[in-house]
Amino acid sequence: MARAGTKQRGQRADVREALAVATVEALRDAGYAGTSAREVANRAGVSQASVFYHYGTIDDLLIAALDRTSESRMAAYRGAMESVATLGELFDVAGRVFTQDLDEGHLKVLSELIAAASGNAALGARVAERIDPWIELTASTMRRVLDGTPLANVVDAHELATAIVGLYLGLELLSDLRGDRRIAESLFRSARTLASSLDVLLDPRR
Amino acid sequence: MARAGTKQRGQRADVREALAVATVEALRDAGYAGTSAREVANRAGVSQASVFYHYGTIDDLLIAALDRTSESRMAAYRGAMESVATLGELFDVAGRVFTQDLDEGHLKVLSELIAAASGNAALGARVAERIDPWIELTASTMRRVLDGTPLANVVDAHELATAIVGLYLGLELLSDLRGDRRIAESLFRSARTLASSLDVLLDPRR
DNA sequence: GTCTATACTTGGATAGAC
DNA sequence: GTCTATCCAAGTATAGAC
Repeated sequence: MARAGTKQRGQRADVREALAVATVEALRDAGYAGTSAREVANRAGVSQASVFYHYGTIDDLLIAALDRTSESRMAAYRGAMESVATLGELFDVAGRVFTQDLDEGHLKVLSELIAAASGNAALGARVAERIDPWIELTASTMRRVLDGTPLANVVDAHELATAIVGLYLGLELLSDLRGDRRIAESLFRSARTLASSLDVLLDPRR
Repeated sequence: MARAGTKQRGQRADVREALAVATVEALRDAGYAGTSAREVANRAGVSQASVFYHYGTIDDLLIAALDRTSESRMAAYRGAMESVATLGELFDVAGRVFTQDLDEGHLKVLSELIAAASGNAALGARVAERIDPWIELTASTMRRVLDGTPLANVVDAHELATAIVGLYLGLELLSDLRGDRRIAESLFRSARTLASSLDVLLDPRR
C-alpha cells in the first residue's frame, strides 16, 4: 500500500517522535539543566545534529516534549474527571492520577520548565500558555462538583482551580525532592476522608 | 579599637557576604541556569575566581544563599505568626508575608534550587534538609490555631503543613511564570473571607 | 585576599560529506 | 535525512602574580 516516500516520511516522524520521548525522559531523570541536545540525542540513539535539524532550537524541543505529555495527560484527566460527582470521588480520583503522574514524571516536565522560565522569558511565555487549559479543566470540574451546594456561591471556581493547580505543582516539587511519594499519597487519603464528610454536610440526601 | 586583622577579617566577611547577596539576586532575576560563578561575581563586583576562593564550589555558594534568605524569612514569619490566633488572621498574615516574599524573591531562591535538585542529587539532599524547619513552623502554627476546635481531631497538623508549604511553592511558581502577583493576592483575600466565616462556625463565642 | 590568565569541559548551533 | 567534524560561547576550577 505504501509508495516511495512513505518510508522516508515515516522515519522522519520516527526520529522526531523519539527525540520528543527522549526529552521527556531527560527532563524527568536529569532536570532542565541536564537536558542538553547531546543528552537527548544519546537517549534517542541519534546524532546531536539531528536535534537541530528536526527542532531548530532546544526551546522548541522542550516545548514539543511538554505538548506531548500535556496532551496525553489531559486526555487521561478528562476521562477520569468525567465520572466525578462528589468531593470525595474527586479526591479519590485526583490522588490516583497524581501518583501516576509522579511515577511517570509527567508533572516533572512541567515543573522543570516553569523553573527554567526564570532565565528564559521566551520559553516562559510558551509554558504559561500551556497551563491555562489545566486551570480551565480544573475549574469546570470544580463547578460541576460544587453545583447545587452552598459552596457554589461562596468560592470562585477559577480562583480555586488556580490554587489546586499550584498545590499539584508544589506537591510534585516536594515529593520529588524527598524522593518519597508517600507524602502526597497520605495527603490525598486524608483529604478524601474529609471531603466525604463534607459531601454529607453539603447534601445530606446523598 | 580595632587591631591589625580586624580590617582584614572585615573585608573577607564583606566579600563573602556580597557574594551571597549577589547569588540571591541572580537566582531571583536569572534563575538557576543563569546563576553562574561569573554572573554572581559580576553582580558582586569581584573577580570570578574569588567565588571559588570563598566558597569552593557553586553548590556551596547556592546553599549559602539559601541559608541567608531562609534565616531572614524564618525570623519574619515567626514574628508574624506569633500574633495569629484565628484562621482569618492566619490567612491575613500569610497573604501579606507571601506577597512580600514574592516581591523580594525569597521563595524564588528555594523553588529554583528545588527544581535544580533534579539533576544534582547532592544539592537536593541539602535543600531538602532546609525545608523541614518550614514545615515544622507551619505545623506548630496550625496546631495553635486549630487547638480547641473540632478540626483539631480531624486533621493531621504535619500533613496539613506539608500541603500548605507545597501550595506556597506552587503559587510562587505560577505567579512568577505569569509575572502577576495579583493571582495570589486575590486568592489569599478569598481564603481569608472564607476562613473568617469558618472561625465563627468553629467557635461562635469569638 | 584578590586579581589575571588559563586549562579543561560542556553545550548550542552550523557546514559539509554521504 | 543523518552523520562527522567543527566553531564558538560559556561554565567550573586552578595556578600563580601581586
